[in-house]
Amino acid sequence: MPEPAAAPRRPRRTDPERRDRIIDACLDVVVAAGVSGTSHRRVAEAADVPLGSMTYHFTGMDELLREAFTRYARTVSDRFEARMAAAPDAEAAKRAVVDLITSDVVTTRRELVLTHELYTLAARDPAFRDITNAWMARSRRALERHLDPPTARMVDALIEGLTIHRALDAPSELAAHDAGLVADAVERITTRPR
Amino acid sequence: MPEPAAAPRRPRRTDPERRDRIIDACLDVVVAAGVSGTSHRRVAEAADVPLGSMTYHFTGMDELLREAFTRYARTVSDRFEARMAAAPDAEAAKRAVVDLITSDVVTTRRELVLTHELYTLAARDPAFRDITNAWMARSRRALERHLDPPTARMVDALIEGLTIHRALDAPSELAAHDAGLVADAVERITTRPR
Amino acid sequence: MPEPAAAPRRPRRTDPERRDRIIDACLDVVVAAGVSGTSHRRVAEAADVPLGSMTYHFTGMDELLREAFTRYARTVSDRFEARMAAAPDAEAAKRAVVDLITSDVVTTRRELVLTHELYTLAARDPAFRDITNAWMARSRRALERHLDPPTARMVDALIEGLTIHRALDAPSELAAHDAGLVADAVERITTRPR
Amino acid sequence: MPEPAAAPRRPRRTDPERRDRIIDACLDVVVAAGVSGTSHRRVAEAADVPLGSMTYHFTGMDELLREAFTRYARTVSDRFEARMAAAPDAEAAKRAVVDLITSDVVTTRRELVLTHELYTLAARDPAFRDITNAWMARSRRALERHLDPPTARMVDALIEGLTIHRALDAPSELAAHDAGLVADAVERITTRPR
DNA sequence: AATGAATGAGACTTCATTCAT
DNA sequence: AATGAATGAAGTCTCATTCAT
Repeated sequence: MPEPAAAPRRPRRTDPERRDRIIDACLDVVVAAGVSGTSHRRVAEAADVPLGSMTYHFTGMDELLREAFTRYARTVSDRFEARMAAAPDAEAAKRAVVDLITSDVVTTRRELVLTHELYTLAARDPAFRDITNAWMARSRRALERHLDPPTARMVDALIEGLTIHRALDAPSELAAHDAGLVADAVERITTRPR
Repeated sequence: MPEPAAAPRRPRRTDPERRDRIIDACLDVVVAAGVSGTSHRRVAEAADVPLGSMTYHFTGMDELLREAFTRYARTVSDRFEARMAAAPDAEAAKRAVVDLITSDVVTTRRELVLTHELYTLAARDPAFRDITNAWMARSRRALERHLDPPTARMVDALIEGLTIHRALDAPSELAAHDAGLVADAVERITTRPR
Repeated sequence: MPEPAAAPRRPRRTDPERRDRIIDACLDVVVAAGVSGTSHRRVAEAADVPLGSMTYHFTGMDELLREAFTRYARTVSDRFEARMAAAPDAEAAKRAVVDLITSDVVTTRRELVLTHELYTLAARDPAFRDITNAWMARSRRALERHLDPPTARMVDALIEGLTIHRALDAPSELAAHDAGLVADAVERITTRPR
Repeated sequence: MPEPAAAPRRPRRTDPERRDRIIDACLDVVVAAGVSGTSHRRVAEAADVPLGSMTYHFTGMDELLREAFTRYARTVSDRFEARMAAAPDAEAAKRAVVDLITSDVVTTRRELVLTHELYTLAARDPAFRDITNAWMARSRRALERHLDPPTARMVDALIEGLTIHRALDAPSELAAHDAGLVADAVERITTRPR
């Protein structure tokens, strides 16, 4: 007489993409619950991986978060770089910047949350500041395809500020949400006063 | 018959400032350990208050954090408003803005950490977004003493972006850290192109 | 319709002897499983106390073990002191010593195990060495009721050695297990050679 | 087509002394962390051996510990035997015993810890008691080169007791630490009263 | 009104062991 | 013959919250 439907015993030995899967799951959990609510347990569950796998693949939450945010920063950075590379000249680049801010690509809840979680970690921990450093450096380099270095820096900062205020300020008739205002701001910051 | 030399029993009954003390202690703990590391226990210890007091005075961590960040935002906002009020004209206001960004007042580790912790909460939770909304509205109103509304918005965003990049970008020879660059950026953003 | 036999909800609030109970249970667990096998879980179960109680009452396993062995050492020490106090003169004291070693009081599995676990901890950790120091000091003082100090020390050491060999050496016809041999040894160690 | 500059892959195949190395590493770990803190992982690391080797070479921790302590007991036993064999007569043997106790050879932290860890295991587990049995038997046999069997037993026990008290008692002016006291004790225990 | 005691849930980690290679 | 990958069990500890006082 066979045992009554023995538990389906997950086989799943040697799963080479497991590490990757965990990192992705980690970002999902951070979006859903915040770094503060991100635990080995929750990530393991999201990645459909046994709890013990967590500390087998990563030294601890810190390493996991570091890898996760490194991947996130690279993804966003890649997209920005591609966008700038696609612009034929400075005017096109400026239009792309305006578009980036006003289209809701950057303002996805996901991006919003992940970016700020990363900044919060970076504000406290130099290891995460390395990530933001690299990210910002790439942004500037991308802008420098079309703009002189000081202007590139200014534009980069303006993007940052407008994006944040677009997300964390209340909407109003004359808002950072207004495409016209964003375009004007970009125009001004890229114009050297006589 | 007297009690046998009873230990001097902490009196501290009826301590009207206890709630306040807890709120301040909460901010200290957030700076030291992050929202993620902020627990009733730690705050109670920092405020030198019994653990039971926590849930007596506050519904839970959420309420406590909300009050703490409300207080924090108001403090920073007050300072900014005073600064703007003190400026006699637009030129002075612009100089004050530059000074604010380049002097390290806003870039204290404490302010840096608290601001980003707040933004992170706001990115996820509308209750905290109310706090950032109010903060940003006050900033704009303060700037509107000297600048037209759209320009005020732009300047406000620029301050945000420059401050963040000043803190989270790597320092370099041509940096957001450079006072000249900051002054130029403010000059540009406040200048309407012909 | 009443809920079906709701779980019997242990009430047991405010249990003043709980700490004591835990300490006793800890000794039981050490006897059964060794310090190495002594965990919060097992002690909690043995004391019929929720797991969370463990770290509420004790900083950690170390504090618990320290208190447990302090209690154990005191218990054994009390018994020895009483024994010595009961002896009217040196001859009686010597007989009592022989009796102590050869009767199996000290050689209970429980005492054997606890004593060596304590010695092992003391060999590594000064905090536990304080416990053995105090224990041995009391033993000597008790022996000094009837013997001069150097002799007291010698007897104390002899008791130690005979007890251990009685327990950890193989039994044989001419053993430390032999009451005659023990008596002779005590006689010799207390006799100053001409 | 050659592999692209493959990293120099540790060779270390067929390593005949690996078992030995593990056993030695095990003793080191026990000294450093106690039996309680000795894990496959830690021993593997100390021996610079892959974790999988542990359970390949040994059934489990128990077997490993048994082999490790067997080796340890033999080492100490060898030394004692050599010492006794070197003594030309009973008087020399007695001097050697005194020297052994008072010189700090036996009281090394390493020996102290290992001996007590072994005794603790032996107090609970017959398999380890076999090791202490053999050890003590060899000690007695070595002493019987110069002393009659009962005296040999007594001296053996005295060595044990004095060594322990030397290590675990607090030092004082009239201590087991005193060479004179040790010499007197040995003299007494080897002297048959009239 | 206020708090010390208590607790169940869940955090991170370490572990011995299994197994595919 | 040997080992890296994997995992479930169990370890210690922290936590928010409840409750009797």
